[in-house]
Amino acid sequence: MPTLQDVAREAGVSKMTVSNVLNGHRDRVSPATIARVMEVVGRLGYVRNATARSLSARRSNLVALAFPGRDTGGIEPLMNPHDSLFLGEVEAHVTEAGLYLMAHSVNSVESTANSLRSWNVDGAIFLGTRADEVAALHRAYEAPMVFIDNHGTSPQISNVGIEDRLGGRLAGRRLVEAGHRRIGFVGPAFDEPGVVRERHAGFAQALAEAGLELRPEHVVRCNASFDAAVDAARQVLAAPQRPTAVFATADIIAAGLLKGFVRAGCPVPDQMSIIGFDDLEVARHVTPEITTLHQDIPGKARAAVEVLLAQLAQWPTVRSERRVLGVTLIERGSVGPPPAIPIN
Amino acid sequence: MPTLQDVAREAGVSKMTVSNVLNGHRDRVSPATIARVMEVVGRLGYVRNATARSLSARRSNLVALAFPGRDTGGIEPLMNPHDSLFLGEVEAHVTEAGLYLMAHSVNSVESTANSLRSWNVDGAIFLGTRADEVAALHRAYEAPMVFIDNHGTSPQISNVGIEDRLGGRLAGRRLVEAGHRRIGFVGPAFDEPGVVRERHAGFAQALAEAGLELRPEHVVRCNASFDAAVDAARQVLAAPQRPTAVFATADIIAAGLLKGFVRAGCPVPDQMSIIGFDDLEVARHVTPEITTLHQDIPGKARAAVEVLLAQLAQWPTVRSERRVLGVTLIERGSVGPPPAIPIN
DNA sequence: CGATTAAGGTTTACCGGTATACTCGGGCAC
DNA sequence: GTGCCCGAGTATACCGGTAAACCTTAATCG
Repeated sequence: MPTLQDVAREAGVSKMTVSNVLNGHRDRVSPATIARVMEVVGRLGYVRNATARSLSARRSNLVALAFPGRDTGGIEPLMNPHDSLFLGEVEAHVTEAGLYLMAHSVNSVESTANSLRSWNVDGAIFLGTRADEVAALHRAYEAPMVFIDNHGTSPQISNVGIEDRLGGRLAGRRLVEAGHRRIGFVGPAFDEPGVVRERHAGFAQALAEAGLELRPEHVVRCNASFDAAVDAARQVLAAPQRPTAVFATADIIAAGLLKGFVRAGCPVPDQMSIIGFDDLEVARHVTPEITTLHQDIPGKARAAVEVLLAQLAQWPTVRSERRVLGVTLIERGSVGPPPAIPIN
Repeated sequence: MPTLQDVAREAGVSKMTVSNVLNGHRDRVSPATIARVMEVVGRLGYVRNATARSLSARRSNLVALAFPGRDTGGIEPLMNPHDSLFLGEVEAHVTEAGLYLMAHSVNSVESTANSLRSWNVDGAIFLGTRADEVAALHRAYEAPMVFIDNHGTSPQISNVGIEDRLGGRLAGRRLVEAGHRRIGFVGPAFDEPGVVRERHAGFAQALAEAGLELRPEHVVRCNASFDAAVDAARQVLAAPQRPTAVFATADIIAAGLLKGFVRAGCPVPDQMSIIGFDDLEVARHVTPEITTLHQDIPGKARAAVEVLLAQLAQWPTVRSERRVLGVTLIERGSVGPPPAIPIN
């Protein structure tokens, strides 16, 4: 592998001149020299050594994308379409900006911070971080960081997310407008701040605005997994004065519920309406297709990288930014009017 | 950030001694010194600088996972569940081995090789690489490489894949045994060597073994996309002497076909049987659930990392390894007997 | 017309580690 | 007693870059 030195020798200049040419410090080198150096670079197939650059320049051009690891979530990392799509988009934009992407699962704040430090990572994007970890991570390593979909974290911490609360509200309103009076909620726990809490809050608000109450027995807890949702469907159906419609906090849950309901002899949308969230592919795979709240995941990825790049440019002036992307209701086939004769 | 030097000073030893302790060269340091150094390391919160290590030791501890980029495939990178699940698994195993993972889309052999070189990457795993690129990449950068799901590449190139041909054969046989005589094939182009070609070959073989022929008009070309498959269903139904069953080379295609068939008033499995491949989640989302060939993606990821680590350990002795994982037929609900009265 | 400045480079000193060679004070065989 | 080896460290020379200061030469300016 040729080094800077080799190029310099071959071009009859000093290392620094080659370095300047390669770094685009054109004002320090004459056009003729630039041309000569570039010719040699091309001829020798010289490639800059990123690790040496990183060491010397105190800038690594590395960006980390961190996602929940096995130890934290329990589910396989990245298995969900949201995170993987997001990762792919981030990679594209990061590469476009001439940076490199390190993929890193977060199993503990400690180990993650050490990795970032070790590689002298320039910045990081965090997916699915718990509220308490956000602050700890932000404290543990001094570099631009952008968190995704966190709610209720310090305004000094950059965040990119969506209108979760509004989404929940639109979902609730849609079901109310379809004529439903007994409406259930299916989703993971929301005792901590987060997207689920927001979606739930918006949803409950919509019901309240319509003079309806969200009864505790109509709130079914269910992780974002298809199988769990299939099971949860039974619970929904078993509730006293069972709901005629449910809002699921994720499409994968909605899809599982759909299967569960149909399997239990409760057709959708005739006997039961479902509204999902995210607008992932699964929403269109099933029949009927699921009415859901669309969120722009590629847009979120783009925004995240934009915010990160902006912070990188200003660093170390920490000007945090919070971006919130809109959501839109996508009408499909899983919402109908309540059944004429309510069951049980 | 404390450096080696800081630790050395604080512990009253030389840099080298600290380095030796940290690298586990216990035979060169007395136990007492080891203890003292470790204490200081802990107290100062010292973290080794990976870039400096990489530069000096000529070993980066970096592994790249490369996947097709936008420019090559057209589809969003990593959007498919297979690749993202694979990536997540690889990350876990790589981390476990004390290495770091760089995620990299491949848009050109050139640029990819330059990235690998630039970071002095120790090894790489390649997903979805075209046959011609495999050789070029292997040539362009000297380091252990493992390719995933490539067929017909040089035996000197390590590869981890599955029994695609057998899978195709099992699929064909299953449909034959169900009594079908007119069986179609739906999948992407297979003029180049690759998984699709293998699956097709196995499938065609199964039909031949049953004395059946795979008629050209029963072969429908369709990319691995749900929407494309919904469309493809029409083509299948429009074929003269239309098939009573189809083999789709991917579950996502099978799911799309299912929707297309049902939408066209051709119920599955009553009027049409479908068999898929991969056993992704989507196969269980839809109704009826899709009978498919299961492949062990986490296992493939584990194998890939194992092979890579083995090569890393032997390097630069290039002993290539090819691993082929089994496939199993998963019976679900999308295959039935042919309709009593064949249509058209 | 001497002093300043600008253009175009070069020199030097690191960045934070690691490999290699070398030192040094015993213990041991002969 | 002496040559030799061994355990436990240290000194030195890089790895491949970059920042910052410095050095020429020629043009600019008061």
